[in-house]
Amino acid sequence: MSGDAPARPATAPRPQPSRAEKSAARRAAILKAALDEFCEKGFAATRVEDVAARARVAKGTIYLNFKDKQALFEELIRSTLGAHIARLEAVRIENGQRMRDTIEAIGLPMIEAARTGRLGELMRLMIAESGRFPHLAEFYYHEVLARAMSAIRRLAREAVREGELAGEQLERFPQIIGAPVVVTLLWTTLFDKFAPLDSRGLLQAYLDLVFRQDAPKDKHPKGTRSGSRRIESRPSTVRNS
Amino acid sequence: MSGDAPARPATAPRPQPSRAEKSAARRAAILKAALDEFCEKGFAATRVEDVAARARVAKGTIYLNFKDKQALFEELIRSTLGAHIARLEAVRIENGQRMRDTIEAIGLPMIEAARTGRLGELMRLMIAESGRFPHLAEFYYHEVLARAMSAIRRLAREAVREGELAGEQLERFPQIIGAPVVVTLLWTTLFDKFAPLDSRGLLQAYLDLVFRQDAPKDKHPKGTRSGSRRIESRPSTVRNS
DNA sequence: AACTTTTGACTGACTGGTCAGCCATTTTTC
DNA sequence: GAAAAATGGCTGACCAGTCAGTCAAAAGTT
Repeated sequence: MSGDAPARPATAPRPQPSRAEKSAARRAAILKAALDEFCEKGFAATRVEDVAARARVAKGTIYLNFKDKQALFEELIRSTLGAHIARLEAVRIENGQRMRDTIEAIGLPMIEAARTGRLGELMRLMIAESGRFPHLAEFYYHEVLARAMSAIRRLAREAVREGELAGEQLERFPQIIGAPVVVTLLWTTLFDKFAPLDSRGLLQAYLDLVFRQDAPKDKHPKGTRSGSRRIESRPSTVRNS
Repeated sequence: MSGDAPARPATAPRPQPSRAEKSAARRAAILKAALDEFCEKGFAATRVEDVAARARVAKGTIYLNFKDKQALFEELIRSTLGAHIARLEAVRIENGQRMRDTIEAIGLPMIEAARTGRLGELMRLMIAESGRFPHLAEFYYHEVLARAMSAIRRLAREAVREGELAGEQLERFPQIIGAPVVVTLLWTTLFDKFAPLDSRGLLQAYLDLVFRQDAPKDKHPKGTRSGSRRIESRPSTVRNS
């Protein structure tokens, strides 16, 4: 990381990829190929040879980068999840923003990622294989779920204080917030072919239901500075299909 | 099935199981063993020999009853789901009962079945393998989900009319009702070991949230005969843990 | 700079083991 | 004792992981 390659022409972007560069690129290619293959066939039914072929690499090369098939799989999950965790943590939870909007800002991209990317299938993979890799489930719980749960708890507590929420249900069971996203992700990957689902419609409907603006009960109407944008009253009515 | 065994002593309950009886018993034993094995290891990693051993049967016997491993698997899913469908359809949907109670009557046993039985794992199996057996997903959709969805739709329409529900969200997206159960089932099988979840508490909290008895709006107070038991006001408040 | 030596990433044929499905033989049933 | 059912050893395919050999890039030499 000191001075790059010794004498790079600087005009041509990548004239001679150094050995290290090529190696890193290969490793990435292998992980990408592994993601595709494992998603398609699951752990047991995936052949290391096929991963190699898809990565345009010889089988042996995989064993230079990963101890064995299982290590490849776990590394794959870890790195892919890592990317998603990073994305999630980049979502700024603005103080004073309505909880509903925050949830939407997190949920909609995930729903989208299930259609365009591999998020849904990754989730399916986790569910499918966590029986055989229990510490992956534990890793997932600690790195993702536990954090998400406590973040939701915090949001819910705030929302109750601000009058956006009525009961303490979400604080006690933050899982409830994740439920529609999980179900949508699963539906998309499993049944969408023959029973398409309007995912974002579902999420909207769900949030309309949970964040019903009932008697706003306006506990402390002291011009809460945090409630600056309490306006933005989206219609929130449901047009029937 | 005509006249039982020719001369049964009538005192001993099962002195000579007929050939057909024994055969059926074996088939059942194989399916039971297959359920256990497939749930534990998934389709690809399960060995037919192990299923045979667990069923106290020789490997060849399995091939007398099922064309091959895949047929065994599909038959297993079909028959096990069949049992669950039967259980579900036995739930009488009483006219005039509150939707909340109906949902509870269906959801609680399912949650229980995830802990005591193999419902959660069966679901995991479906999710895991439906990639490789797409027509199983389709079967599941048509035999279970489509029916459930339309039943929920019907309930929701009724509930809106009776004033139990405010919006039409559940009618448009019946999946929303299934979401907490699905998530609970998954959580139970994946994370319960190191992050136990109060499943029924979650379901209660969820229903409290969705069926909030807001302004009862009492559209037609014409002494609705269907609302006979509109009393039964459970506290529905949440004691904080 | 040209030429030589060293390094280690990469390859793919090979091995040892596993397992689905078959079928010749044995056991059970009637 | 004939027919049906059950058995379990066998086979051929398949595949994870290995390793001796190759070669391009890096380091060293003149």
